[in-house]
Amino acid sequence: MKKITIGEASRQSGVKVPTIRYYEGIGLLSAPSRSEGNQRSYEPADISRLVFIRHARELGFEVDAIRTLLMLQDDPNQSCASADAIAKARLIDVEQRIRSLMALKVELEAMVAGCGHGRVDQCRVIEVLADHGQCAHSHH
Amino acid sequence: MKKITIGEASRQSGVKVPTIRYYEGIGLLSAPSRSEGNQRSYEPADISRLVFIRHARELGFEVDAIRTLLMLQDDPNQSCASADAIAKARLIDVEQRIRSLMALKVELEAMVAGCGHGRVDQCRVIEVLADHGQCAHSHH
DNA sequence: CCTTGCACCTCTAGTCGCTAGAGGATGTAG
DNA sequence: CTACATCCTCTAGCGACTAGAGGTGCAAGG
Repeated sequence: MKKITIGEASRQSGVKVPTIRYYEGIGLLSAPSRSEGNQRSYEPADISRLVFIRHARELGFEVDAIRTLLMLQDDPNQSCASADAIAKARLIDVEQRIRSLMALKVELEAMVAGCGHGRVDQCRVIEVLADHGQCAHSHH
Repeated sequence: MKKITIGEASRQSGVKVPTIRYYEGIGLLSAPSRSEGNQRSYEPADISRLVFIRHARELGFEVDAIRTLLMLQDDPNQSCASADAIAKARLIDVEQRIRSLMALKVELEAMVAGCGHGRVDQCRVIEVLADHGQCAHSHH
Protein backbone atom coordinates (compact mmCIF):
# COMPACT_ATOMS: atom_id res chain seq x y z
CA MET A 1 0.00 0.00 0.00
CA LYS A 2 1.09 3.53 -0.75
CA LYS A 3 2.12 5.55 2.26
CA ILE A 4 0.92 9.15 2.36
CA THR A 5 2.99 11.46 4.55
CA ILE A 6 1.35 14.23 6.50
CA GLY A 7 2.80 16.79 4.11
CA GLU A 8 1.33 14.98 1.14
CA ALA A 9 -1.99 14.60 2.95
CA SER A 10 -1.92 18.33 3.56
CA ARG A 11 -1.29 19.08 -0.10
CA GLN A 12 -4.03 16.71 -1.25
CA SER A 13 -6.63 17.82 1.25
CA GLY A 14 -5.86 21.50 1.59
CA VAL A 15 -5.65 21.21 5.37
CA LYS A 16 -2.44 22.54 6.91
CA VAL A 17 -0.04 20.10 8.54
CA PRO A 18 -0.37 21.41 12.13
CA THR A 19 -4.13 21.52 11.67
CA ILE A 20 -4.19 17.83 10.70
CA ARG A 21 -2.29 16.99 13.87
CA TYR A 22 -4.68 19.22 15.81
CA TYR A 23 -7.69 17.38 14.36
CA GLU A 24 -6.11 14.12 15.45
CA GLY A 25 -5.60 15.55 18.92
CA ILE A 26 -9.24 16.55 19.33
CA GLY A 27 -10.42 13.23 17.91
CA LEU A 28 -11.89 14.45 14.62
CA LEU A 29 -9.49 12.26 12.74
CA SER A 30 -8.40 8.89 14.06
CA ALA A 31 -4.67 8.41 14.62
CA PRO A 32 -3.10 6.92 11.49
CA SER A 33 -0.55 4.13 11.42
CA ARG A 34 3.07 5.14 11.76
CA SER A 35 6.20 4.41 9.76
CA GLU A 36 9.27 2.75 11.31
CA GLY A 37 10.57 6.17 12.14
CA ASN A 38 7.32 7.14 13.90
CA GLN A 39 5.97 9.26 11.09
CA ARG A 40 2.26 9.40 10.33
CA SER A 41 1.18 7.38 7.33
CA TYR A 42 -2.24 8.15 5.87
CA GLU A 43 -4.56 6.26 3.56
CA PRO A 44 -6.82 7.65 0.81
CA ALA A 45 -9.85 7.39 3.11
CA ASP A 46 -8.15 9.80 5.52
CA ILE A 47 -7.72 12.31 2.71
CA SER A 48 -11.44 12.12 1.95
CA ARG A 49 -12.19 12.68 5.60
CA LEU A 50 -9.92 15.70 5.65
CA VAL A 51 -11.57 17.11 2.53
CA PHE A 52 -14.93 16.58 4.18
CA ILE A 53 -13.76 18.41 7.27
CA ARG A 54 -12.20 21.25 5.34
CA HIS A 55 -15.29 21.76 3.27
CA ALA A 56 -17.51 21.73 6.32
CA ARG A 57 -15.23 24.24 8.06
CA GLU A 58 -15.34 26.47 4.99
CA LEU A 59 -19.11 26.37 5.25
CA GLY A 60 -18.73 27.56 8.83
CA PHE A 61 -19.78 24.38 10.63
CA GLU A 62 -18.34 24.11 14.11
CA VAL A 63 -16.05 21.24 14.98
CA ASP A 64 -18.75 19.69 17.16
CA ALA A 65 -21.24 19.76 14.30
CA ILE A 66 -18.63 18.20 12.03
CA ARG A 67 -18.07 15.47 14.58
CA THR A 68 -21.77 14.61 14.36
CA LEU A 69 -21.76 14.78 10.56
CA LEU A 70 -18.76 12.44 10.44
CA MET A 71 -20.47 9.94 12.71
CA LEU A 72 -23.49 10.00 10.40
CA GLN A 73 -21.24 9.50 7.40
CA ASP A 74 -19.67 6.47 9.03
CA ASP A 75 -23.06 4.83 9.53
CA PRO A 76 -25.03 5.29 6.29
CA ASN A 77 -28.11 3.38 7.46
CA GLN A 78 -29.07 6.10 9.90
CA SER A 79 -31.75 8.62 9.19
CA CYS A 80 -30.33 11.83 7.88
CA ALA A 81 -32.60 13.94 10.06
CA SER A 82 -29.67 15.07 12.23
CA ALA A 83 -27.58 16.08 9.23
CA ASP A 84 -30.55 17.96 7.87
CA ALA A 85 -31.12 19.71 11.21
CA ILE A 86 -27.47 20.73 11.44
CA ALA A 87 -27.49 22.12 7.92
CA LYS A 88 -30.78 23.96 8.52
CA ALA A 89 -29.48 25.51 11.73
CA ARG A 90 -26.38 26.61 9.91
CA LEU A 91 -28.50 28.11 7.12
CA ILE A 92 -30.51 30.16 9.60
CA ASP A 93 -27.30 31.35 11.22
CA VAL A 94 -25.85 32.34 7.85
CA GLU A 95 -29.01 34.23 6.92
CA GLN A 96 -28.92 36.08 10.22
CA ARG A 97 -25.29 36.97 9.69
CA ILE A 98 -25.94 38.26 6.20
CA ARG A 99 -28.71 40.47 7.57
CA SER A 100 -26.51 42.05 10.21
CA LEU A 101 -23.61 42.50 7.85
CA MET A 102 -25.91 44.28 5.40
CA ALA A 103 -27.02 46.69 8.12
CA LEU A 104 -23.40 47.17 9.03
CA LYS A 105 -22.46 47.85 5.42
CA VAL A 106 -25.07 50.59 5.18
CA GLU A 107 -23.69 52.21 8.30
CA LEU A 108 -20.07 51.97 7.21
CA GLU A 109 -20.93 53.40 3.81
CA ALA A 110 -22.58 56.38 5.44
CA MET A 111 -19.52 56.87 7.61
CA VAL A 112 -17.09 56.72 4.73
CA ALA A 113 -19.25 58.84 2.45
CA GLY A 114 -19.68 61.47 5.15
CA CYS A 115 -15.98 61.84 5.76
CA GLY A 116 -14.90 65.18 4.34
CA HIS A 117 -11.24 64.15 4.47
CA GLY A 118 -10.55 67.06 6.71
CA ARG A 119 -9.71 67.14 10.38
CA VAL A 120 -10.87 64.59 12.89
CA ASP A 121 -13.28 66.96 14.58
CA GLN A 122 -15.31 67.07 11.39
CA CYS A 123 -14.97 63.39 10.65
CA ARG A 124 -18.18 61.46 10.49
CA VAL A 125 -16.45 58.16 11.12
CA ILE A 126 -15.41 59.24 14.59
CA GLU A 127 -18.62 61.16 15.15
CA VAL A 128 -20.89 58.25 14.35
CA LEU A 129 -18.91 55.95 16.59
CA ALA A 130 -19.04 58.42 19.44
CA ASP A 131 -22.76 59.07 19.19
CA HIS A 132 -24.74 55.93 18.76
CA GLY A 133 -27.94 57.91 18.28
CA GLN A 134 -26.77 59.19 14.91
CA CYS A 135 -26.48 55.84 13.29
CA ALA A 136 -28.82 53.46 11.56
CA HIS A 137 -28.93 50.92 14.39
CA SER A 138 -31.55 51.03 17.00
CA HIS A 139 -30.23 50.69 20.53
CA HIS A 140 -29.88 46.88 20.64
CA MET B 1 -18.38 65.11 41.73
CA LYS B 2 -20.68 62.16 41.12
CA LYS B 3 -19.01 58.81 41.40
CA ILE B 4 -20.01 56.20 38.86
CA THR B 5 -19.42 52.63 39.94
CA ILE B 6 -18.35 50.01 37.44
CA GLY B 7 -21.79 48.44 37.57
CA GLU B 8 -23.44 51.78 36.83
CA ALA B 9 -20.92 52.39 34.01
CA SER B 10 -21.82 48.99 32.64
CA ARG B 11 -25.54 49.77 32.70
CA GLN B 12 -25.04 53.18 31.08
CA SER B 13 -22.65 52.00 28.39
CA GLY B 14 -23.94 48.54 27.65
CA VAL B 15 -20.49 47.04 28.21
CA LYS B 16 -20.35 44.20 30.71
CA VAL B 17 -18.48 44.71 33.97
CA PRO B 18 -15.72 42.14 33.37
CA THR B 19 -15.31 43.51 29.86
CA ILE B 20 -14.75 47.02 31.21
CA ARG B 21 -12.01 45.68 33.47
CA TYR B 22 -10.62 43.77 30.51
CA TYR B 23 -10.51 46.95 28.41
CA GLU B 24 -8.64 48.65 31.21
CA GLY B 25 -6.19 45.75 31.32
CA ILE B 26 -5.39 45.95 27.63
CA GLY B 27 -5.09 49.73 27.78
CA LEU B 28 -8.16 50.62 25.76
CA LEU B 29 -9.57 52.52 28.70
CA SER B 30 -7.34 54.37 31.13
CA ALA B 31 -7.49 53.31 34.75
CA PRO B 32 -10.07 55.39 36.60
CA SER B 33 -9.65 56.87 40.04
CA ARG B 34 -10.56 54.68 42.98
CA SER B 35 -12.78 55.12 46.01
CA GLU B 36 -11.45 54.81 49.55
CA GLY B 37 -12.21 51.12 49.42
CA ASN B 38 -10.32 50.65 46.16
CA GLN B 39 -13.39 50.57 43.93
CA ARG B 40 -13.26 52.03 40.44
CA SER B 41 -14.95 55.40 40.08
CA TYR B 42 -15.79 56.54 36.55
CA GLU B 43 -16.60 59.92 35.05
CA PRO B 44 -19.08 60.72 32.28
CA ALA B 45 -16.23 60.93 29.73
CA ASP B 46 -15.40 57.31 30.46
CA ILE B 47 -18.96 56.31 29.69
CA SER B 48 -18.74 58.05 26.31
CA ARG B 49 -15.51 56.21 25.63
CA LEU B 50 -17.15 52.92 26.50
CA VAL B 51 -20.08 53.65 24.23
CA PHE B 52 -17.64 54.51 21.46
CA ILE B 53 -15.82 51.22 22.00
CA ARG B 54 -19.00 49.19 22.16
CA HIS B 55 -20.36 50.69 19.01
CA ALA B 56 -17.08 50.12 17.17
CA ARG B 57 -17.01 46.51 18.36
CA GLU B 58 -20.59 46.04 17.16
CA LEU B 59 -19.43 47.26 13.78
CA GLY B 60 -16.77 44.58 13.89
CA PHE B 61 -13.71 46.79 14.32
CA GLU B 62 -10.82 45.00 15.95
CA VAL B 63 -9.49 46.24 19.25
CA ASP B 64 -6.31 47.46 17.56
CA ALA B 65 -8.33 49.51 15.08
CA ILE B 66 -10.37 50.94 17.93
CA ARG B 67 -7.19 51.89 19.72
CA THR B 68 -6.20 53.95 16.68
CA LEU B 69 -9.67 55.48 16.36
CA LEU B 70 -9.59 56.46 20.04
CA MET B 71 -6.19 58.12 19.62
CA LEU B 72 -7.61 60.09 16.71
CA GLN B 73 -10.62 61.08 18.76
CA ASP B 74 -8.35 62.35 21.50
CA ASP B 75 -6.51 64.63 19.11
CA PRO B 76 -9.14 66.33 16.94
CA ASN B 77 -6.67 68.44 14.98
CA GLN B 78 -5.29 65.45 13.14
CA SER B 79 -6.30 64.58 9.64
CA CYS B 80 -9.04 62.01 9.58
CA ALA B 81 -7.32 60.06 6.80
CA SER B 82 -6.48 57.19 9.15
CA ALA B 83 -10.00 56.95 10.48
CA ASP B 84 -11.25 56.98 6.93
CA ALA B 85 -8.79 54.27 5.92
CA ILE B 86 -9.79 52.07 8.84
CA ALA B 87 -13.49 52.44 8.06
CA LYS B 88 -12.88 51.78 4.34
CA ALA B 89 -10.85 48.65 5.10
CA ARG B 90 -13.64 47.48 7.36
CA LEU B 91 -16.21 48.17 4.63
CA ILE B 92 -14.22 46.10 2.11
CA ASP B 93 -13.96 43.30 4.64
CA VAL B 94 -17.69 43.40 5.32
CA GLU B 95 -18.49 43.36 1.61
CA GLN B 96 -16.19 40.38 1.12
CA ARG B 97 -17.84 38.57 3.98
CA ILE B 98 -21.30 39.22 2.63
CA ARG B 99 -20.23 37.81 -0.72
CA SER B 100 -18.90 34.58 0.77
CA LEU B 101 -21.88 34.18 3.05
CA MET B 102 -24.19 34.57 0.07
CA ALA B 103 -22.32 31.82 -1.80
CA LEU B 104 -22.51 29.74 1.33
CA LYS B 105 -26.23 30.34 1.66
CA VAL B 106 -26.80 29.09 -1.88
CA GLU B 107 -24.84 25.96 -1.13
CA LEU B 108 -26.59 25.28 2.17
CA GLU B 109 -29.97 25.82 0.55
CA ALA B 110 -29.13 23.26 -2.10
CA MET B 111 -28.03 20.83 0.58
CA VAL B 112 -31.16 21.25 2.63
CA ALA B 113 -33.48 21.20 -0.39
CA GLY B 114 -31.82 18.04 -1.74
CA CYS B 115 -32.22 16.10 1.46
CA GLY B 116 -34.92 13.53 0.89
CA HIS B 117 -35.25 12.92 4.64
CA GLY B 118 -34.34 9.33 4.08
CA ARG B 119 -31.21 7.47 5.05
CA VAL B 120 -27.79 9.02 5.26
CA ASP B 121 -26.51 7.30 2.13
CA GLN B 122 -29.01 9.27 0.09
CA CYS B 123 -28.51 12.51 1.98
CA ARG B 124 -27.26 15.36 -0.06
CA VAL B 125 -25.94 17.22 2.98
CA ILE B 126 -23.36 14.52 3.64
CA GLU B 127 -22.78 13.92 -0.04
CA VAL B 128 -22.01 17.52 -0.86
CA LEU B 129 -19.63 17.80 2.06
CA ALA B 130 -17.81 14.64 1.07
CA ASP B 131 -17.41 15.59 -2.57
CA HIS B 132 -16.31 19.15 -2.98
CA GLY B 133 -16.61 18.88 -6.79
CA GLN B 134 -20.41 18.74 -6.52
CA CYS B 135 -20.81 22.06 -4.87
CA ALA B 136 -21.01 25.63 -6.02
CA HIS B 137 -17.53 26.59 -4.80
CA SER B 138 -14.57 26.40 -7.07
CA HIS B 139 -11.52 24.78 -5.46
CA HIS B 140 -10.15 27.86 -3.67
C1' DC C 1 29.63 6.93 3.41
C1' DC C 2 28.53 11.35 4.71
C1' DT C 3 26.59 15.53 4.78
C1' DT C 4 23.08 18.77 3.69
C1' DG C 5 18.67 20.21 4.20
C1' DC C 6 13.91 19.54 4.26
C1' DA C 7 10.12 17.28 6.39
C1' DC C 8 8.75 15.22 10.27
C1' DC C 9 8.15 14.53 15.58
C1' DT C 10 6.41 16.33 20.44
C1' DC C 11 5.43 19.81 23.46
C1' DT C 12 4.26 24.27 25.14
C1' DA C 13 2.57 28.74 24.65
C1' DG C 14 0.32 32.36 22.13
C1' DT C 15 -3.60 34.38 19.38
C1' DC C 16 -8.42 37.23 19.95
C1' DG C 17 -11.92 39.02 22.78
C1' DC C 18 -13.78 37.97 26.02
C1' DT C 19 -16.22 34.87 30.01
C1' DA C 20 -16.40 32.12 34.29
C1' DG C 21 -15.16 31.11 38.72
C1' DA C 22 -12.64 31.22 43.25
C1' DG C 23 -12.02 33.63 47.29
C1' DG C 24 -12.20 37.73 49.60
C1' DA C 25 -13.33 42.97 50.60
C1' DT C 26 -16.65 46.82 50.50
C1' DG C 27 -20.90 49.33 50.50
C1' DT C 28 -25.76 49.90 51.51
C1' DA C 29 -30.54 49.02 53.19
C1' DG C 30 -33.35 47.43 56.78
C1' DC D 1 -25.75 44.55 62.97
C1' DT D 2 -26.62 41.72 59.67
C1' DA D 3 -27.75 40.45 55.15
C1' DC D 4 -26.85 40.87 50.59
C1' DA D 5 -25.44 42.94 46.36
C1' DT D 6 -21.58 44.61 44.37
C1' DC D 7 -16.99 45.18 44.13
C1' DC D 8 -11.87 43.52 44.11
C1' DT D 9 -7.83 40.42 42.10
C1' DC D 10 -6.35 36.51 40.06
C1' DT D 11 -6.31 32.47 37.24
C1' DA D 12 -8.13 29.49 33.82
C1' DG D 13 -11.07 28.46 29.99
C1' DC D 14 -13.43 29.06 25.33
C1' DG D 15 -12.81 27.88 19.87
C1' DA D 16 -9.93 26.74 16.34
C1' DC D 17 -6.11 27.05 15.41
C1' DT D 18 -0.88 29.01 14.82
C1' DA D 19 3.98 29.67 16.09
C1' DG D 20 8.12 28.26 17.92
C1' DA D 21 11.63 25.42 20.37
C1' DG D 22 14.30 21.55 20.27
C1' DG D 23 14.98 17.21 18.40
C1' DT D 24 14.63 12.96 14.77
C1' DG D 25 13.97 10.81 10.04
C1' DC D 26 14.86 10.44 5.34
C1' DA D 27 16.22 11.13 0.47
C1' DA D 28 19.57 12.92 -2.70
C1' DG D 29 24.11 14.83 -4.04
C1' DG D 30 29.04 14.68 -3.59
